[in-house]
Amino acid sequence: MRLERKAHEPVLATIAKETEEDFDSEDSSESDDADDDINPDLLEEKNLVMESVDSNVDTIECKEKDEYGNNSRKTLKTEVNEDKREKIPESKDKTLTKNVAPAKPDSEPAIFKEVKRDPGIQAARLQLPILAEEQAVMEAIHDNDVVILCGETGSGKTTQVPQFLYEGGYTTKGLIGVTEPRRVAAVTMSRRVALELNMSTNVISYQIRYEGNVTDETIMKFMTDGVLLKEIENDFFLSKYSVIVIDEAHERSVFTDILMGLLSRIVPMRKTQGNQLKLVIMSATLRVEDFTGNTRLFPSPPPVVTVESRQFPVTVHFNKRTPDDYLNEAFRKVSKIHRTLPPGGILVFVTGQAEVHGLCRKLKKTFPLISEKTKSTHNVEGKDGNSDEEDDFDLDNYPVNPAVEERDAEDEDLGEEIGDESNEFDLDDSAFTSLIDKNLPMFVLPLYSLLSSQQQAKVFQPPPEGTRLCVVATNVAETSLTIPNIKYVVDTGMVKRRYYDKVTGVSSFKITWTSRASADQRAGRAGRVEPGHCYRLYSSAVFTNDFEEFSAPEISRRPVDDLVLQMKDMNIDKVVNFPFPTPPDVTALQSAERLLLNVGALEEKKTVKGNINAVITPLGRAMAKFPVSPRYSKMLCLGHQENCMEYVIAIVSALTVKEIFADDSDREAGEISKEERRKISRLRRTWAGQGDAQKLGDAMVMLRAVGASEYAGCTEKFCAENGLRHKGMVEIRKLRAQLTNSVNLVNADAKVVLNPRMSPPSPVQCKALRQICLSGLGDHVARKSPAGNNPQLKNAYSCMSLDEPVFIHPSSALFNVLPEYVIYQEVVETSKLFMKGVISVQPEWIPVLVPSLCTFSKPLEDPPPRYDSEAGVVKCHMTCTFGPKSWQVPPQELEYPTGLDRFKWFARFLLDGKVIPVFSKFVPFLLSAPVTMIKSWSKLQPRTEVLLGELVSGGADSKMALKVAWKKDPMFLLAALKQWIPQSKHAELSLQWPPKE
DNA sequence: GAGCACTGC
Repeated sequence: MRLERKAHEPVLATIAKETEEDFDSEDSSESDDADDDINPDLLEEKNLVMESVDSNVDTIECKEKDEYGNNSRKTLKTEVNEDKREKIPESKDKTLTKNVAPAKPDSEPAIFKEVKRDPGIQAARLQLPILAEEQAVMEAIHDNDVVILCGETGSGKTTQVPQFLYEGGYTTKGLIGVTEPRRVAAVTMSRRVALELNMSTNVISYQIRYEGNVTDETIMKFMTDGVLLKEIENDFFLSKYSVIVIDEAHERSVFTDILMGLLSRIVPMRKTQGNQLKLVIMSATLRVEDFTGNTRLFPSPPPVVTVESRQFPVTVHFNKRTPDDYLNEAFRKVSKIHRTLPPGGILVFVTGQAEVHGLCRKLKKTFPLISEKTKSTHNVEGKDGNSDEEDDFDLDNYPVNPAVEERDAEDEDLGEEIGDESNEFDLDDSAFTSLIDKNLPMFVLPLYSLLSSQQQAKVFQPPPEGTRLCVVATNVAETSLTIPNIKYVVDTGMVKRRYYDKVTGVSSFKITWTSRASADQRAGRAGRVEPGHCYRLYSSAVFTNDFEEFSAPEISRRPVDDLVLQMKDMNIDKVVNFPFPTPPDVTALQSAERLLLNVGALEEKKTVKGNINAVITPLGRAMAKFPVSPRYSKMLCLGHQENCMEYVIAIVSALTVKEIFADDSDREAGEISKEERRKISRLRRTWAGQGDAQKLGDAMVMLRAVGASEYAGCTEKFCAENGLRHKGMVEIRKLRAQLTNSVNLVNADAKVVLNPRMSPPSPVQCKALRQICLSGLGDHVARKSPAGNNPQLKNAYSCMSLDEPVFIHPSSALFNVLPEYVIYQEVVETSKLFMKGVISVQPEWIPVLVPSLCTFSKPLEDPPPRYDSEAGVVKCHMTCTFGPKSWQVPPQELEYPTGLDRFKWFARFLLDGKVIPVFSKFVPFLLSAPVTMIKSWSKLQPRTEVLLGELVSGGADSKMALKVAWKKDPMFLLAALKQWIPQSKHAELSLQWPPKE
């Protein structure tokens, strides 16, 4: 274990300061002594962090222990709050600890939970480097509110630290909570720890989005980071927990980042409450400056404890020259490894599905799994689960061996690679033998996230006898999936990332160099079972000069509207001041606020100081309850119209789960997929239907896809036959269930049920659904541009926030329909700017459903304003322009704009007897014409002024507001109205006051 | 007339 001076020192000082009053001077100085004793040594060791444990460290640990031991005894006498210190085993020898503890009669007995572990498990645990550091880790946690624990993969920290905390008695004070960035990790870790502790999963449990096994007995809970974030929304202080462990903090998922920001505030608050919450941040890399060096996050930097990893050494080989074609280079490198190096799996990192399949195909052709001889005598199809790939080799025109073609190119590369040492693994050409390729079978497997579960599962099986496993993977293999028995990693150094334009919101995908940290992570995948080798297909100069050190955290690369809404719902008004580990871009925050204002989740209010602040509205509060993008939660909030809720839920689920169509993901790219693609394309058109259904466009396709697959029981077979991605449909199914639940929770009257036999929406419902979608996607409207003579602009649309023309994506159901006005889910830039997820809308809906983006004229005189007795409001016609480009949209009758004139018109209709029916009998006796109210000379008459003044003071400019005013004061308006009728009628009016209807 | 890495509520 190492404690870094910079990080550690101020913390001890802070503790001493905070408890100053309770300490006598001697105690304080001892605290300082401990500090001084530790740090000089540590300073020298700063550069040795990755080296193995040496004797120096043991000395340090002994000193620490003594000092902390002294401190703890003295603290006990003076501190009122119970100190957990005495519960921590003070020695690595557990037996000793247990015997020693009762010898302190004045202290609470040490809590040390004994665990009866399986001897096999215990033996395996003892191999883990972190086990040697148990005491150091626990002391650091004990002595500090927040501790950062650094350990590379293989240190065992995820499974062991929760067990240390259990043994140290933390479960007697509350739950131990552990967050993971992925669902599988939460589930498997909880099972593993339950097994190691020899305890039931009722006690060591997990909770992920759609499922969990938490019970009343649960003492330790593994969960995804988003689950804990949701819990904070309901219980800000996390009062159930005694300690929170954030695992994989270096991955910097948005939820992890926000959790850290929140916990940095919750931890000190809990301390003040006298109910201490501990925070342990676990990170695989030493990239912790964002946490330690961020004084807004942690005013006094938490100590960093580093543990060794048990990774096997991986020798890294750089290319001398960086090739232009990294795919071709990857093919050559894999070929060389396969031909010349000892057995062991190969893992290749490329950037996308197409690359995965392309490389897989080339490798399979070069190193066929079945030798020609075997093939001619046996029908081996299906023998090893690799059958579908063999189709390629049955073709008569068996391809020329690419490896042979490229020998010349290989020769140029002789000896170009530089290795750390000169040995066989350097792959120079002397090792390049003339073995015949078909005698070197290679078991080639693709791996990427969208691949079906069965296909993915193949990489975990041992390859067929006598073959070498070669997995061609995207970034999934970097963190999410760990492939066993990989000895060689081939790293192209490339990664495909999604980019969002912070201003326009347009997304695009770019292939770039990955980061040094990520390249190291890839290399590490070769050293999990034995020493391995990583072949980087780029030069060390490129690695050093062109790679960024770390990839930017997710929060700085994506829109943050959902996060801003969640935070506003937690009453964090000034999101800019939130202690983010890395703050999101200011423009991203502004865009988020603008969007939330547009959908009505926020409204601008003046603060006491006169600043304008965007505060959450009741609608925003309701929206925040839904675990989907704010655009979609707005749709859910309007979904009750025309009984559309079940459809809205299905559409929102499908919009949230991307890529519901399988495309050619399960097949090799090539001729077959073209046929397949046409079929899917036809199917989409069929699903889109005609008329009102077709106008619902891609939302209709989604609705049909969800409806049909649900009807068929969401089976794999149905999905495969209809070009649907099964994993995606299963996710939609779960999300529908969750959203149905949420809708019923937010609105008890909703009473939506999850209907497996959802019938298609009626024409009226289709129209309502388009309107509901418009209300959420009001800032994603596009209208057809006149093409003129420019063929480039054929079928082009103009969208409100972009200068360039956009086009309906060819995969859309509306691609050939080309409606005048559409809304879209997103714009993606590829060869053009394409709108995806397209729905047709009517321009006259815009002023009604997206008023926040409209600029209205003054109310028109013709047609004149009228009173809508059904709605109880004054309505008028206004011309309207929409969006920053001021598109003219048809004039609409809308509620009269708020302001004095609205009161005048309301008064006028009131006097007309239109608002209160009982008043109509007095209309013939009115002393002035009601129209006086809206005349410019109305001020000449005192009764107009009195009535207007009364209405304004009561805020009564609608029927609803009038009723509210009468609740407060039943005599409201009576005197003012009396002035409009003769004295003789006053008594009669009084008798009817306040009016019933 | 096209081609999207990855993940959490």
